[in-house]
This record gives sequence, C-alpha cells and structure tokens, in this order.
Amino acid sequence: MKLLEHLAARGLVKDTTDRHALNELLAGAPILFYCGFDPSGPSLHAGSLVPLALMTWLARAGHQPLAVLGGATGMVGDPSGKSSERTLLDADELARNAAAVGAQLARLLPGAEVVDNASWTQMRLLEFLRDVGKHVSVNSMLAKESVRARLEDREQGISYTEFSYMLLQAWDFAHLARARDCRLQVGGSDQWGNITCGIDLARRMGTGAQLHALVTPLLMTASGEKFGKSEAGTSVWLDPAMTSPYAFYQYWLGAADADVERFLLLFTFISLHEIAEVVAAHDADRAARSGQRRLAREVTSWVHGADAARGAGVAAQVLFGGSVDRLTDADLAGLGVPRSEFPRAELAAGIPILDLLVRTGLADSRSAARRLITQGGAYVNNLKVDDPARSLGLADLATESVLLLRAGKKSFHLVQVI
RNA sequence: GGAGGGGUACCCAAGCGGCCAAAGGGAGCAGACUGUAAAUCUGCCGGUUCACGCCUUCGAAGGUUCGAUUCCUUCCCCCUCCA
Repeated sequence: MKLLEHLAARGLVKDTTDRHALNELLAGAPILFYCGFDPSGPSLHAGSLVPLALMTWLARAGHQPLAVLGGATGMVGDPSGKSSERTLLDADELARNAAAVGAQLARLLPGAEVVDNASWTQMRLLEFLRDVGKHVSVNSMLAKESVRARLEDREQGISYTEFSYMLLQAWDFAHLARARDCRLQVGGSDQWGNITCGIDLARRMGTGAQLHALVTPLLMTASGEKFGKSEAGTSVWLDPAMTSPYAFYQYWLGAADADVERFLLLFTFISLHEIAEVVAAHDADRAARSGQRRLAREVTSWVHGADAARGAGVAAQVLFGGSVDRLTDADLAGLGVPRSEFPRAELAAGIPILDLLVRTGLADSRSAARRLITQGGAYVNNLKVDDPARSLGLADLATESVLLLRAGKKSFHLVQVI
C-alpha cells in the first residue's frame, strides 16, 4: 500500500495537491516536510494530535519532519476558521507559549527539527511589499475561503492585519523551499488556502521544484461538537499540568462508540488489521467499552508515556471501584490524578470542606462548592457528603497520608498531607 | 468628515426609571436513567451568607433622580451607507 493510501485509509487525508506527483515524491528519496504550529496558547491540545500523527507516519517512512513555530505569524493572527477578529497577544506571552509548545513538539516528534518562523520573518516592509506582495494578487486572496467568509459576514469584517496573515505563511513555505528544499507542507484543512498560497508564491518567485500540500480533515466528534478546540467548552490540553494524565485518559475513555474506530485510526499507530480486530471485539460487547479502553491507553501512552497511561488506567479502576477502605499510599501513587499538598497540622486543625473544594479547584467558589454538596455531588473517599458545614480532619484520611475528594461522577482530587 | 445602527453575564439575545443579579436559548455544573455511552428528564448556573440581607456587575467616566441596565453629557469601540 502506498504511503498516501495508508494515510487516507486512516482518515488523515482530506485533500492534497496533485496526488500522483505527491505519491512519487513520497516514494522517492527522503524529503523535508513541515507543519506550522500556532503559539496562541500555552500548550498544544488534543486536536493538534492529528497533524502530529500525520507527521509521525511520514517520518516513519523516512522523511524529515520540520515543526515550525509561528512566533512571527502569531504576532498577526490567522483568520482561517475564525469567525471574528482575534485579540493580539503581546510578545512576551507569545514567546512563552512558543517555548512551551516547542518543547512539546520536540518530545512528541522525536527526530524532528523545531524552528521558529520569527527567525526568518524579520523583513523590512518595503522588501516584503516588493519581493513577496508583488507576487500575490489580491484577487486570489479575496477568493480564499478564510477571507471570503469574513468579508461576507457583515457583523465582523476583517482587519488588514489578519488579511495579511496569508502572505506571511506563504512566505514561510517559499522561504523553506528555497533555503531548505522543503517540498511539502501539511496541516489542518483550514490551512489549505494558506498552503496553496505559499505554493503559488514559491512558483512565482522561481523557487524551482514543485511544492505540495497535504491537509487533514477538520475533526468533529460523532455528536457534531468541535474537537479539542479552545473556542468553547473545556479543552483537552497536552500539558499534564493543564490537563492531568488522568483527565486526558478519561477524555478518550469517554469517546462515543461511533468515534472509536475513527479515533483509533487517527490517533494511534496500531495497524489497520489490528484495529479491525479491536473494533470487532468492541462491537460484540459495547458496554465493556474495550475499544475506548484501548484508545485511551494508546493515546495517553503516546502523549504522557507508558507509565502515566498505566497509572491512569489503574486510577480508573481504583477510583471507580467504590470503597477506598483498603487502599494505601502506594495504590494512589502515580495515578496522574490531580493532587494538592497540605501541611498535616492544617488538616489536624480541621479544614471546612467548602474551602477544600475551592482550594483543590474542584469548585470555583464557596457558593459553587455549597451547590455541589446540596445537589449531592460531593464525595470524600467516595462517600457522599451532605453537610456543607462539615470540616475534614486527620480521621478522614483514606490512606496513610491521602484523602480522596470527588466532585460529580468523575472529577477526582487527591489531598496529600505532608 | 457626514448620516444611521449597535456595545447587556462564558456565547447569542430580551429588557428601556423601581417588581432586574437582569427573560429566553446555547454552553457549563449537579442529579435521575445508563455502559464512567448516546438520547431524554430534573435542578443549578456573579460573590458572600444557614437565611433575611449585603456587595460587585448591563462599553468607560460623569450627571439628573428618593431610586438608573433603563434619562442626560462627554469619551472609547464595532457595523452599515454616503463623501
């Protein structure tokens, strides 16, 4: 099976430029290919795993991955897929984000080179207008979906700044093609216009070799919700400090049956053959959710390591097991569940449960904590708490030094006494 | 520069002198059901308080009034049309 066919079979290919030519390119000598990553947030999120998986497959086939951090383009903001003008981030925040995201990329893409496009985008305005702008017609820019959508939306409009974004990314590709002989850019399908703009620019600038685009589908869950995006709802981050490995594992474990096969194909590196088996087993007994379990284990292992995946899997058993009577500290170690430390003396003196819920982040305010208890959603060591005035003390420890706090069905927090 | 429309809680969107912490919808949270699913149903959904209440909030700052999200002034921002 050709590489491109395999990727398509896994659902990673939404569209490409000339497929025959790209097939030949990928079948030949190793090439350098790149994907841009937006440092608009402090961490990559679950959705970022799609291009990361794609890059990993290409790298396994011998090609050299290049991850480009948008330190420069992030200053401007990509209008693609955005319905409204974005708030500009200040340079400091951008630099912090870029550093954090860069570290994640280096870890998730072993062997990949990570660069920041700020390193080559310090052009002078006049040069930019002459050397880049001259080659791009506004007519073609206006025709791009990302721009057209904003022009048609009378409520929003688009600023000149965001309108210019496309040129910056196009310049990235053209620059990398010329300086590094980079031949392929991959990304989400919302990047199609930006990528093809880069291909056109490179050709007009006389870069030589034909460049290619390969974009992945925009991911939705079976219920039609956005996947892992930060626009609405909670995001699933790859940074363990932002989304605990346990919560990450739980996210995948909660996948809808209808999404299991698709997610296994997209987010794991299990062979097509084996996935078919896993899915067949899953369909035979959906209530067992063996498919989700495998999915959660594989993806958590990829992102947070095998140990964290194992811990999260154990956590699911331990925490949902009901009674915590016979647990020990050792059982609760390494589960990837959020944990806070409190001095032993403080717990000995008694901590009101309302305060504890707030301080562990399980509730946003004392009012919210009170509501949680009133509605019957608060648990200490898996036993329901019904008195908002209750204080917790050393007697409430479930193990030698840990107390298990829970909000709702699946938000756990370990209170560790030190 | 001119004319008109608009800025309300996480988002959309009512309200247009007191009954407004602010209708409705979405999102979110909790509960029931269940497979830690989907769909559905119920409750909650600024802070603080056991509660009465009190505090902060309707673009910003002033003002009128016993009392303003609602009226007036100035300012900032967004959209449309004209030049």
